[in-house]
Amino acid sequence: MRVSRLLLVTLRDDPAEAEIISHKLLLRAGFIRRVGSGIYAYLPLLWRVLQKISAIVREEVNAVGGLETLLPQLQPAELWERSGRWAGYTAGEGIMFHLLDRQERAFGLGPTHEEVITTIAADLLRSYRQLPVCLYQIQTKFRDEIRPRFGLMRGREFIMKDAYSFHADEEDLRRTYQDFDGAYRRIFSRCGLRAVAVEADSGAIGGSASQEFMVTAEAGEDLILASPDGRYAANQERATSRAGAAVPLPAGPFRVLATPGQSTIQGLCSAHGFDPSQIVKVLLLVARFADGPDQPLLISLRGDQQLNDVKLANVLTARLGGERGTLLEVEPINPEQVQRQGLAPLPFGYLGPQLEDAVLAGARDWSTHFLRLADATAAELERFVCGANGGEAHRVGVSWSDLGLKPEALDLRAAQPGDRCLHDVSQVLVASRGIEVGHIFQLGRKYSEALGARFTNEAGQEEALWMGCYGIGVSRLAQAAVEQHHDANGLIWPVAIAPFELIIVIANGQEAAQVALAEQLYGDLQAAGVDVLLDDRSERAGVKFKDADLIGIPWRLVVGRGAAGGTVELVERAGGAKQELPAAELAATLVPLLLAQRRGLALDLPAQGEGA
RNA sequence: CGGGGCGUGGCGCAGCUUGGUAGCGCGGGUGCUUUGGGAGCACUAGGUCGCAGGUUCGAAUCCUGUCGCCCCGACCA
Repeated sequence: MRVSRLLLVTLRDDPAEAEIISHKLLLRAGFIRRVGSGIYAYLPLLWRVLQKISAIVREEVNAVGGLETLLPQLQPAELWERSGRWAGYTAGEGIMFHLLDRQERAFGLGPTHEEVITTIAADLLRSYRQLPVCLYQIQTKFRDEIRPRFGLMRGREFIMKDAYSFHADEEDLRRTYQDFDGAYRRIFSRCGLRAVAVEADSGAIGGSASQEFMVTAEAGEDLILASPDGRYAANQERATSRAGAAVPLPAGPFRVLATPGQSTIQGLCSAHGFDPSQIVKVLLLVARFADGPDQPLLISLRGDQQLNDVKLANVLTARLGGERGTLLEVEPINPEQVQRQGLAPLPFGYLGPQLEDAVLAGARDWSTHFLRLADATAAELERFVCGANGGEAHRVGVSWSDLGLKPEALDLRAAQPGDRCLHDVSQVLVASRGIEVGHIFQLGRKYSEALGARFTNEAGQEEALWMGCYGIGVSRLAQAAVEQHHDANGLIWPVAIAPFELIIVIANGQEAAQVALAEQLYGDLQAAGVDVLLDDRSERAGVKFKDADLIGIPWRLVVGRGAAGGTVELVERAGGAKQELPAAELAATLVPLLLAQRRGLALDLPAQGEGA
């Protein structure tokens, strides 16, 4: 390709719309253009990158038995009603774009494809003899994100590879899940990305085990907690840890302590010398479900701990999802809401776990009983300080039995960096940030049961299929690569996913010898299978160098002053190392380097096999 | 949705407080010079100041409404 024909439009200034470096660079270097919030055009340079990533993904997914398909994006609401996800995905803060057709039939624009694929599987799969089967597609997904962000990182329309596997039993599912784990590690390393696998929450997709693949980068939206020994890594929303020991409350009789104006843990501690770990704090929240009344929650946590709302949502779904359907939302209760329910004001700031259900009597649309949950750190306290539920006072030295409560110990707390690990107390969790580029799930039979995807097993009996699903954010991965590979001058694409591997810069387009040699090398390198770009524009050399750096082509060949004598200059974008060499030796020098670089990073895990 | 900010030639911005009919840099076009790290000079084209109302002799500027975008929080590949 010739740059003169590439519609290369680069920007000198950072566009005002971009915040993080990868987004700025993709815009400046002419890879993307914004069309609307969270909606981007993939320009020719980026499209080449996306195709290279897709090709790597295809090879690796095919290698573990995937069959490529293309599924519809326009999906009948009925499918989603059958899986029970229509409400959760469209109502409240649902993320599915949905619409009515001329007959008033409802449709969703596919944010994911479990429903469609499971329906197809139900139709096609009848016998264990057909199993296992794994289908995948590389497809545009639509999600009405609450807040689109950072260019391709969180778009409302984006490209995803999603694969779905079907099995006769759970062990077979586990095998494929493991295969995908390996395939994903190979994919990211072949793309030249440093990625880590972490334990994850399975969120709205559901299912049991799930693992995320994070590209490590400061701009990442996820917090990863990992042990330095490499044996444990998890997304913070899922991470478990050992909380520090509580400071025992000094012995003394039970008393009620006047604490006017001390409605925060901090205020209480600094006024009376308590340690936060001696206090049981109470959070009042309300959970909204698809069916039934809103459920007030009374959550007890040790004063020094933070609530992990993902863990809470999982507990709520497990407890109440059966009867009340999808959990739509959990939000803190504030005084205005209490008033709107027609209830007397609650003693916010002085709440204790013994707050009686009577305070909810007569609520307009709330259930009149609290769902009471306690984190283990709170439940395990022998004696503690808690709110007296009125009178601007706290109780000091109470026990759960004093309060007439027997809290069940749940894990509701957020693990924090610095916490000790469960698997080894000598290990301390360390935080880093990551961009989630892949997520693999063992779905189990959630969708197959809901959608009636059954097969006949070896014993001649019908049973639901076991399923797994496996996603990679292809367009997000492209931007994550930029986040990980750039410098002050622009992008630095890993060779394996670079839009072009090498750019030939004609230093002076008016020197016939330079043009002739460049044209000859351009032809030679194309013939040698190199993805080569020729900058034949009538620009000054400086402009071409700046653009070559900005768009991040990994190798640059300068045909300049030495052209008459048959020498050229080869420059590696990363690091900037230069070498002068005779043009005749170029292919022999470059091609072996490219062959090695096309394989991406070396894999850390030898067990996962070879990267190319 | 809550909080913060911004909409002015293609891009980045100034002008707005204190109303008087729009300016700078980059980019585009033409010509000459230059030619290994975003060249110089000259000429030139290009703007319903997001949109709609209002106040005023007069509105980019003041008021009201509205739309869009960006950032912080809930969502996820």
